[in-house]
Amino acid sequence: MSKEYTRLKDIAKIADVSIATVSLSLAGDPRVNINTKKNILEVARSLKYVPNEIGRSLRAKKAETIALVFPNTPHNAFSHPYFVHLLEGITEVLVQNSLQLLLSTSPTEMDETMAYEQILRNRRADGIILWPASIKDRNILNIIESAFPVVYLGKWPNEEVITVTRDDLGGAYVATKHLLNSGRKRIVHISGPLEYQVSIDRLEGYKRALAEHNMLYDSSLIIEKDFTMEAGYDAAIQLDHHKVEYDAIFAGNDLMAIGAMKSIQKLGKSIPKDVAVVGYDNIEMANLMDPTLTTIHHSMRQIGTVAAEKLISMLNFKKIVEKQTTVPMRLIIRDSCGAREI
Amino acid sequence: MSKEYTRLKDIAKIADVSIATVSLSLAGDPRVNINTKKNILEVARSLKYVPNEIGRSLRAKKAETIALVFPNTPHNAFSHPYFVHLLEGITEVLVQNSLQLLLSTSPTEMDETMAYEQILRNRRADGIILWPASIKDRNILNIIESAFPVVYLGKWPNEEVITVTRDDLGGAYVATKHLLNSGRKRIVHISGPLEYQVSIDRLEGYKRALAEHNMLYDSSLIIEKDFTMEAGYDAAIQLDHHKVEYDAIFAGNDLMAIGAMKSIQKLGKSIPKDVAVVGYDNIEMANLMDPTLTTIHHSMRQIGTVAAEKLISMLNFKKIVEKQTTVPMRLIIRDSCGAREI
DNA sequence: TAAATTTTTTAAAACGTTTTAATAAACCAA
DNA sequence: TTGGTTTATTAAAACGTTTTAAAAAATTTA
Repeated sequence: MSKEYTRLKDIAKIADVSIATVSLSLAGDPRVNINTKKNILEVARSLKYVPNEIGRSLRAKKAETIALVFPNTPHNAFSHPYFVHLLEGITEVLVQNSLQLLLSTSPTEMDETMAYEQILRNRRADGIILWPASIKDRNILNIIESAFPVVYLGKWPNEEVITVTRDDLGGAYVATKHLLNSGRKRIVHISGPLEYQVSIDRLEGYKRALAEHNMLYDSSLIIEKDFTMEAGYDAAIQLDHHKVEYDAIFAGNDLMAIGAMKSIQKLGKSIPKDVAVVGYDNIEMANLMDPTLTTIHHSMRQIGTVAAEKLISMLNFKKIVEKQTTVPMRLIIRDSCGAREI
Repeated sequence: MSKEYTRLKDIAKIADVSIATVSLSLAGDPRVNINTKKNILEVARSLKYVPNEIGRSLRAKKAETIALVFPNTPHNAFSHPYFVHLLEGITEVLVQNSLQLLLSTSPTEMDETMAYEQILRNRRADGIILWPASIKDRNILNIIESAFPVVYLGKWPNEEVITVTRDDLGGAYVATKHLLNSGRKRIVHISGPLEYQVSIDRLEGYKRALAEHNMLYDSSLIIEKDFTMEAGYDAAIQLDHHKVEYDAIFAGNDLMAIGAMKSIQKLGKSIPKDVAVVGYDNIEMANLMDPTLTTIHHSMRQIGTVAAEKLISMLNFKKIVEKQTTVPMRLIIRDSCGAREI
């Protein structure tokens, strides 16, 4: 297990030359004589030399590594359905730039702010992409707004902070507008918990679309639920119970949309004829429902690539043209909204 | 951006003491005088000292980091539905042991073997967990069977190699046996491509269960498909076409099972009455089908924890009691197999 | 008080690089 | 030959730690 690795020193000895010459040769420095260089490269190859990155990092004061940091809370990054796509996006860019990715969860017992700071200051990573615990947590403030290279995934009020985020408001707007454009008049919105920014934004998008169509906002059409399928199921039952008249549902996420579809169908109504449904997130299941679910798609992968690119720019002291980016969403029209029949 | 961090040196200067004393104090060494120590810790705290891990690593010849390595092929780890659970398992153990996780994809242009070796030898990680490209790829051999600390996720013929793997054979055996025990006589197996070890193992498990029940293996009941839902759909149509008599299906994965269920239902047969169905993988959708799908569940999370634990043992030069571990699977009985009605 | 012992502190080396400034070697012109 | 250039090589410092062995200071013993 305790293997010895070949160092510059070993090459130097065999090639009968100084360490400096070896280092310069390997770096392709034009100063060293062509023959010496050739010989050194030969020796290096024969000894299977691989540079020790730790030594390099120490000297260069750079780790050539960035970290994706997220809190170790019960509902952390791992439970997000598209976490892996985010990872994929980040990785793609990092590979292109020969950077490594450190995946850092903060140990629970430590307060988050500290954890973030530690990672950055212990110099294992040159910058971090921060996946926030929840929007409520604003303790991270001092680190976020410090001079550390940080890209924050989400919205942040201070305009100086570099962020990448979904366009929740825009997505909800487009979804609602689509329903209105297909002639729906009374659109129910099943919202997620309104303590989350995501829910607030989606509700706001819904409102804007209504306003643009000169429709009154009717609070009896808003049901606040908790993002689960069961909740969606209950929501539709509840509507039936209260004899609410409606011809469409825009749900705060696909799971709730699917739940609602199930109970609507059970109640004997037809989708999309009686009720058009639009979800949000474009989870895999959306395309496997009957009817297939119209929904809003966000590319987490793109959030990942954009975030990584921004961070790399920061590390290279490049000017960041767009400090706060919201990646575009896309309306995916399937059968549940009835628009295909037109 | 170019922030200065406080070093031992800075603390030493302020506390008017040598670097060595600071280092010893911070390490809690009993040699240093209690008052000196107290003062030093105070200064360290006031300067918000965080040790530079790169410096530490260099000195200690350890990175306190392990890497999860996978090839940058089109069908890599990211596309595996349970990759994130694996990650979660690994992370859990690493956090407990204060180790960091490096996520390393090999740049495509480089041959994989080289990539693995690089990661290990550049000393960024002390050991690696290897997620193989495909079972066919045996080029990794020299690295796997070297003295490097490597845990391989999958089966490996050489018994000296440390591996963690699913019990595909056992899972298929249990699934098939379950169908047999509920009285099914002619069980179709929709297999994945038989070039993959996973498919071979699952088919083998199926055969064993049959053999144990003294049933003849009938190759007309085996359909080789490609793991997609469409393939499952086609498989059932094909069976109908060829007028194959059968009363159950054991599919090589849930997607194919779901596809088959859809076409079976379309053909007017009832599940589980006419045909019992068992899938494999326990994807989320399995529990959302109508009827819900009986399937085999493997805990990727557990594979992750076990792999991480093994690797940590290796790093600590501990004896590994069980070199090759297959984590247990679990039959999840739902409605599609009809066993609940008994 | 001197010597012996114990406690406390520190200088210096080591880990593997890169880079700067100095030196050495080779070449050229007079 | 001498001096001046150019080209090639290298010693040494630096990055931030930890650890060992030695030195210094404090305490005890004789």
